[in-house]
Amino acid sequence: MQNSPDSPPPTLLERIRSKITSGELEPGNPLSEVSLAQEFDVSRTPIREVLKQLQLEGLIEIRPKVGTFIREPNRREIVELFQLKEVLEGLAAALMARRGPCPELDDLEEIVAASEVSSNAGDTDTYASQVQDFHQTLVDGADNNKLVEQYARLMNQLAYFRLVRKTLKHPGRAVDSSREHRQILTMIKDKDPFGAETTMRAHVFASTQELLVPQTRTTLSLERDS
Amino acid sequence: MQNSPDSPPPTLLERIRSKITSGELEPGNPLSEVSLAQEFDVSRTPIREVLKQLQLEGLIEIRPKVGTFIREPNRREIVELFQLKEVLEGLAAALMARRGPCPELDDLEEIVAASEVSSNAGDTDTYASQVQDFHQTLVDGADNNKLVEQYARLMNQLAYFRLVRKTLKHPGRAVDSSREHRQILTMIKDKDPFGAETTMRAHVFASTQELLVPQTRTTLSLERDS
DNA sequence: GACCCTTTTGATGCATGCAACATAGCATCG
DNA sequence: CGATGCTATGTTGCATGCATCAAAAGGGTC
Repeated sequence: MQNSPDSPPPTLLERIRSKITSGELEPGNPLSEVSLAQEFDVSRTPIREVLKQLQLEGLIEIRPKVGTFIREPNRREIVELFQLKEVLEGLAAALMARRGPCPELDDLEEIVAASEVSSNAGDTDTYASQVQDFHQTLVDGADNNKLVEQYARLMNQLAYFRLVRKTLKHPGRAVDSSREHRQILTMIKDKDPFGAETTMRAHVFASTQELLVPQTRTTLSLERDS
Repeated sequence: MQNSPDSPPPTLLERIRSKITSGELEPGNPLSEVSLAQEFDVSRTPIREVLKQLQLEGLIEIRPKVGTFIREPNRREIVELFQLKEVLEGLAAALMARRGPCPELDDLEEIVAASEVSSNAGDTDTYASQVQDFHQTLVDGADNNKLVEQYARLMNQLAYFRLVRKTLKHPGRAVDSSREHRQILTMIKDKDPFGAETTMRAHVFASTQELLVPQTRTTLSLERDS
């Protein structure tokens, strides 16, 4: 959905990154340069460049002279990333409200309408992907490329795919979430940046709570990290 | 000031990056791999890895088979980055207010007190560095490592050094700025996250305006930006 | 004199080989 | 039997050489 206009051949970086973010590789799994080189039929050199960049993105950890491992963010990092997610998406909502009519606004309208159907029908799988679309479209609609980049990096680090599946299992959460989406959309259309930002942040915060609570009892215990 | 506790030998990445962010190299200047390799007495391979990462950070542009060039953000990108700066520093202020007493809070107190002196004395050079300290200390004090990382990347992209020198030339801006710093510090100590965030964002926005307005006509002509 | 084609040059892109090091397994010794 | 040192192996770190390609320089023609 995000590369519908043009799909240039995916970069080696993107291909390897998607192997990680898609969950194809388990966290902690070692990533050998030679095996990756063989798999993608290239030399070790371009593989190394990619791995260095993925380390910079926080997806993997290169232990010198030992090996490369898929990194799993600990609980503290997840909380930190969600704090960032909250303000970034809040900024996106505010910017979009200030911007006024744009193609992404129409897309949002469609997504919200469709997600209301699926959430009421209890189709959580469909709704989950529509949630992704909603947030991504909103960020795109902010018309701020640097925001888009930072947001993409953040979502990659979260390996968001791995988390969302859990968050919507809660009965009633999908319906609440859908209602919040509708509120945000209305405020954007009303050109209310402050309201849109505030509501968006509350929405992200609520979703975060839903996502973090079931894993441990205490919400933000920030236990020992590293 | 940022590596007072421990200064491990700066990595190649940091050394090359600082060559760019320090202004030692002009934007548009070509960066040859071989010349860098000779300068740092290493092979082209590690240089290439560093350049790839700097490209990911947005500092340079690698035109395949042509060369590597220092990238200057155009006006639109600068605006985008400052929008991000606003919400990130706002978040930092809010988190610090929620956090309560911490070493960074004491540091802030000292910085603000010292900067009030220099701003009233009209010592803009000293005040400029204290402004840097204020913002950096605030971000550090938020106790969110991911925020620190994103903020560092953002400031690198802005090549902030190159901009700040201009912003404080405006008569009276330093005094206003100093007063805003004091307000923010008070709200943090009062544990008022919302007030601290709001004031911080207003402060960043005001500084941004000061910085962007005067250079409209001459500095950034916004030539074709590829 | 202007334009186009060819050549040359200089840069990156990648493959490969060797060196350095961390780790695990094993033999040896107390 | 446990601890310790040694060796084997697998990994990354880096240097170097060749292939590839883009852009500029040069020569020829109209």
